[in-house]
Amino acid sequence: MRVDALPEIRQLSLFAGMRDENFEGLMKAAYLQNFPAQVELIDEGDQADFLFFVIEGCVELYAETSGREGVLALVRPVGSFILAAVIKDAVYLMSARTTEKSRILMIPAQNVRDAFEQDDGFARSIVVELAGYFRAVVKEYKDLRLRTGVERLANRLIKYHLNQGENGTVCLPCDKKTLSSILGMTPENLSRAFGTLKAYGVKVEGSVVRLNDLKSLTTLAKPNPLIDDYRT
Amino acid sequence: MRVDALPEIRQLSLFAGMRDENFEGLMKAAYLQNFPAQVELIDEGDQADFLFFVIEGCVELYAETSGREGVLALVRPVGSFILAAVIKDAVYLMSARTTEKSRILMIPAQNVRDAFEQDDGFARSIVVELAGYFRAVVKEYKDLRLRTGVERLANRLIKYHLNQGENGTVCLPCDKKTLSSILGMTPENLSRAFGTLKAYGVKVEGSVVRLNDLKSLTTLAKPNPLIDDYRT
DNA sequence: CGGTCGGTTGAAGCTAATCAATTAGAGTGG
DNA sequence: CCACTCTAATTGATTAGCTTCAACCGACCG
Repeated sequence: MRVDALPEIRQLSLFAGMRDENFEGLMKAAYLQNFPAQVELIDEGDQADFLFFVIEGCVELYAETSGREGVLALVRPVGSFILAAVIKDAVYLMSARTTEKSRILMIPAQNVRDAFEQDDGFARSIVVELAGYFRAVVKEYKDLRLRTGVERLANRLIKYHLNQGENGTVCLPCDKKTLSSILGMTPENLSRAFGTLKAYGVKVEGSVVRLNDLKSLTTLAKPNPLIDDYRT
Repeated sequence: MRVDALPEIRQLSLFAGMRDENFEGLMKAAYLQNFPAQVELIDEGDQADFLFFVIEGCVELYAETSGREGVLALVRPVGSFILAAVIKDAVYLMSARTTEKSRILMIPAQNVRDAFEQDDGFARSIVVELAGYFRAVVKEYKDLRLRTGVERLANRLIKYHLNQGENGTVCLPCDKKTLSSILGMTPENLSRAFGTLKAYGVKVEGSVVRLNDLKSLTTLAKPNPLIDDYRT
């Protein structure tokens, strides 16, 4: 691939500390591909062959065991995934599929590891990146462990509301089936949870949600920066 | 502290790539302290002031929100905790308390960050360490999300059995109250889960558990290396 | 028009938490 | 050594939370 094909990649914090020549080397080895929706990009258990970036579209990370499946995260532009497996030269712990037509950048894992060995700035950027990932999963874990389904939904709505400009409405980032899985519940349960939140001023209109009584919703949700704030 | 006071620390993979003079600098700044049981070492939400190591004893990492509490992990010698918060110069996401009389090594966070900036080998060791932590939490998350309480217990017993030499018995690493919280259930529920596992050859004798029918227990548990194997 | 799919609703059942009571064990002091 | 106490652990009854199965609705599409 050409080095300057994707200037937004070079801007990522992951590559902030990397020397130009090493970045160029990575990009030359990389593949940029378009995928339709619902394509399996990786299968948990497979050896980590590539580091992935979502340039356009959306990718869903999920896992399954003995018949049960759960979505762990959605990755949107410009986000990476599977960095830890690539660094450890291990198998993927999560599967990934596109949820919509997507443009994906793939860097061969060995090139990433070589760059990690050779480029001190890159190594430091990876530290910060992984520390952030780690803390994000810890928060997800706490969310799932310490809250009921209704509370998780309420807090998620408040979080989206903050990220979307606090104008009283929220646009859901995906269909409700996917949202339910992200929140660790069934679609039926999400539907009922929205029903419960009616009493707290939550009005669902398709993929738009109105928050007409943020105060009472917040009282119910008890948002906690150590779980909900992406910055901490 | 004297540099050679704790040779086992220098052996840790976290310091494997570190230059001697930098390690000495860290150790000189470090504190080694003895604590009785049930001492709060850190409080979630506080700024990360130290990187911690358990030299002797045991530390419990836990979190709470709106009245509910859950143990996330036990740390035993020689293990570190709170590395991600130290590196990101952020607040702790988990609280920590000693569960028994313990000897704890504390390195001031700023010294760790300075060493991270100055020592390339240390930076790379941190990458590997954090990647391992990240994958460990992802596995915990999957365990909690995709399995019932009985399944989590069954798989945990099988894991302990493997780690303890596969001789048909398992020694529980902590009291049952703590174990229940690690497994994400109440003590009552753990007790009932053990009751359920009787039918699969599991016999509880205090803190020792006999696995008399590993085959049927395994059939029930359906262990998955992508959740249960600490190596992958 | 029938078909599929996302979403909702209802009923039933399961898993787990809660509350309450009891038992078992470890340690203490007489 | 025995009663006493404190806590861990268990057991039973009840309730809450969530899943499952089934039916249904409405939108979109061939």
